[in-house]
Amino acid sequence: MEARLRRLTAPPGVGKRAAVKEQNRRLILDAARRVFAELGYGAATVRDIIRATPLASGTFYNYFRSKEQIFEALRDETALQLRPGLHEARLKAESAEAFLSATFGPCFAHVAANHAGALVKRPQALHIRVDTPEVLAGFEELYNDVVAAIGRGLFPNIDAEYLTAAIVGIGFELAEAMQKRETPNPEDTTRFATQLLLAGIAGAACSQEGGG
Amino acid sequence: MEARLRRLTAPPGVGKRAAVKEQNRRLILDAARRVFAELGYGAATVRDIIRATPLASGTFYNYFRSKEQIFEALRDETALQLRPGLHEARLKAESAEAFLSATFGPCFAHVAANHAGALVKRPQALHIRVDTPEVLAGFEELYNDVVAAIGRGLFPNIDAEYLTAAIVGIGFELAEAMQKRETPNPEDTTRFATQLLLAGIAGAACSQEGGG
Amino acid sequence: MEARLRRLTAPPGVGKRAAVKEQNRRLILDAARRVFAELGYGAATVRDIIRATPLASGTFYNYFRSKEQIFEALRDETALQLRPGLHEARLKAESAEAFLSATFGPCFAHVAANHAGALVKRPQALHIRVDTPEVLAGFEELYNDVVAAIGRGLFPNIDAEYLTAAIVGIGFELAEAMQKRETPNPEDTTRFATQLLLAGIAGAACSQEGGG
Amino acid sequence: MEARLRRLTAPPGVGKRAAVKEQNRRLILDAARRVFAELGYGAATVRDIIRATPLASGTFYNYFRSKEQIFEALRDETALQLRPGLHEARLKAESAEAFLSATFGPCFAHVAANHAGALVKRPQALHIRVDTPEVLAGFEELYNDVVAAIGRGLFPNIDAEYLTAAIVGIGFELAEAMQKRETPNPEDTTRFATQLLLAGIAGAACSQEGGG
DNA sequence: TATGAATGAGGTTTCATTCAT
DNA sequence: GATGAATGAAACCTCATTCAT
Repeated sequence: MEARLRRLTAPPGVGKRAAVKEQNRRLILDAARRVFAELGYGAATVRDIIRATPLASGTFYNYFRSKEQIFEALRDETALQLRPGLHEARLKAESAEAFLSATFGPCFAHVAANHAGALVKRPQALHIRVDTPEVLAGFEELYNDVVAAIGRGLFPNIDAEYLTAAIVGIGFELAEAMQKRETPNPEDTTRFATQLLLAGIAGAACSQEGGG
Repeated sequence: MEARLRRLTAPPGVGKRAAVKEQNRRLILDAARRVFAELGYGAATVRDIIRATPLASGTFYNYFRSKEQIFEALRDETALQLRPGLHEARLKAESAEAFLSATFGPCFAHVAANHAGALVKRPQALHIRVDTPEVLAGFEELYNDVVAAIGRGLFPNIDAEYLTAAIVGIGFELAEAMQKRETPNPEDTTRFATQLLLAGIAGAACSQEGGG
Repeated sequence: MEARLRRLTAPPGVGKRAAVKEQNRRLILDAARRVFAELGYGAATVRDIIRATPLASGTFYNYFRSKEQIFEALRDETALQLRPGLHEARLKAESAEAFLSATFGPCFAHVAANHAGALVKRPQALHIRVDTPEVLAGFEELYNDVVAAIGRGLFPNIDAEYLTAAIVGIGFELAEAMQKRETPNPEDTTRFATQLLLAGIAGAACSQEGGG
Repeated sequence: MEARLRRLTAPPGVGKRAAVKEQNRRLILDAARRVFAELGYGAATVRDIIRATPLASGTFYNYFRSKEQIFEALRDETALQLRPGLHEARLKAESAEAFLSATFGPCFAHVAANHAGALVKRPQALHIRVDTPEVLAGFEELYNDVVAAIGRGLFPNIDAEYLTAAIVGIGFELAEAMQKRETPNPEDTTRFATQLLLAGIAGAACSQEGGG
């Protein structure tokens, strides 16, 4: 009786029901992250995602409207985790080096933490590249921050679109290269990427010598 | 009599039949290239490819066994076009700059020539990234050439895997950024990428000022 | 509370869902039996089977993996219905006549009951013969029982393989002939087959005179 | 010049052209017989048949209109080989035994001669039974001959349809059983079938003892 | 007439999504 | 809300047949 009353009066988001709901949402999101990472968005199926949870197929649709929507939810979630920090750190950056390492550092750390052991298993080729939600998050924001940094004199008057593209490309590809190593080291990878963009090959080489 | 015999035993690759066959193979390959570029490998279907040709559905299977196989055919074809030249030019390179621009130049030129107007049209996100066959071709070879270049003293003692990843990442992402521009300019893009890797942000900025 | 738990954890095979499932399985199996009987195994398609039910195409694959597998399911099902009885009756048989009529009787009765109105409709020829699951079931067992019957002195020292073949051949062909009649009469057919094998043409003729 | 004249004036069915045509027809028919025997009518494809010849796919249709039609052609061809002899011998038969052995003998001999080594290779089951053209040939005629034989007093007043069915069933099944033996012996098989139908099990047993 | 590529209907199967329980 | 079977559109692929050479 008390239980029924509580159920009827408790605010949403509180109580056992809500806890189970949140837990299921988590189960599905985590499964989706793993599946997308392994198969890529195109090849992944909703069935693959459900099979990676203890839930039933229909349950998926109580939480997400479609494969596309869960992909967006993952992206948004990652964005929520990473973007505020990234943006803030880049705003505060007082040097190009700070800007870059504030960008690469959290991203590589996140990849290392969330994709441990997610060995890419795709039929067609070793290096097929599919954007994970992680990378998509904050792509636009990065561009705006780059523009702002140029305005603040952090960067010289460089092509912002191209620099953004270069940062994204290096970030994505180094993340993958890092993951292939036995003991992925986000700090080293961050240092490499930062120095490479900062001072070119010579600088990166120096950094490696100093850092390793 | 000789004529009749020749008609009956004409070697493959000669005659109108062979020409039509070669043309159809081209139609399908080109359609596949467009479709993969637009939808990504995972989302693309064989039907999409056929529908992008004037041919009938069954005809696809006279030429290729599956989506995977046509993907490999595309990759091999691109490899045949690009790789020998890339490899040779990198071997001949007497400076890091030469090495890099010999790598980026032909790739950007090829993308610009073959993907004109291939507007990315993907449902889930703007920037979903799928390796096109172009990028896959010669990825390994690039790594080997980088190692050799380090041996020859062209590059300092840098992490070859990471440098390769950076080159690939920048190449891929800049190619996409270039394609989004109204008048893609492979030369400018090559200069940007080369200078960026060569001398870091400062160098790239200078190059841009000089080039633009 | 108990009721709710039961609903959530109801054992399979109980409840409306399970009943519908069983009913659909029946629908598909019965349709398959009709289709195989009409078209033969080779010409029958999974689509033919689905079209002979009110169900949707995909539903077939919730129950059976392929045409081959549903064929085996049918065969097994028939085997379960017929074989135990056939085997037991043949074991108990104290005369060749009892052995034979215990073999033909249930088979003809089963065919008459299950294939009523299954008009053979095959494109290539009237009499194309395809083993229905019914006939396959217990073919081996019949051979073993024949060997045992010879051992028990029920039959003279006859070629068991050939006798088995003759029993099967007569059974199969008479079943078809019986079905073509307006009012299939399994008892008469059983008597005919039994007498024919027992005493040859003369005996069969007598039996017919007595029976008709 | 002479050749051209001959070609223009030679009656059809004479000359090199006609010879090649006849040879191709033979190639296709023989291939079809093998393929139907191995895969059954339903599973066999025209492609299977062509692949079993050195000819091209289109050529098939210069000789036969369809899979169905070549099946009929095979049946008719067999009929032409077997039926006249069968019919005549049955007409001349002055005893039931003569009638039966004139029926079984040529059939078993034909099967043994034409299906040597055609090991049945069908996916679904060992004993799937598909009418080969051989068996279809003369099915109707047999019935008529049985009716006539009853009229002539060769057989007692037996159910002609059922007796025909029994003869066909035994013939078909024994042919298959015979083929499974290491050294198929049409004579022995004929004797078995004849005696079985003539005098029942006891008679067949005696015959075997005497014959083996 | 022989060839063999093109055709497209139709087969098998998967899968996102719905819906009765 | 959870379940999991049903749905049917649409994917992949085969194959009998046609037709230009």
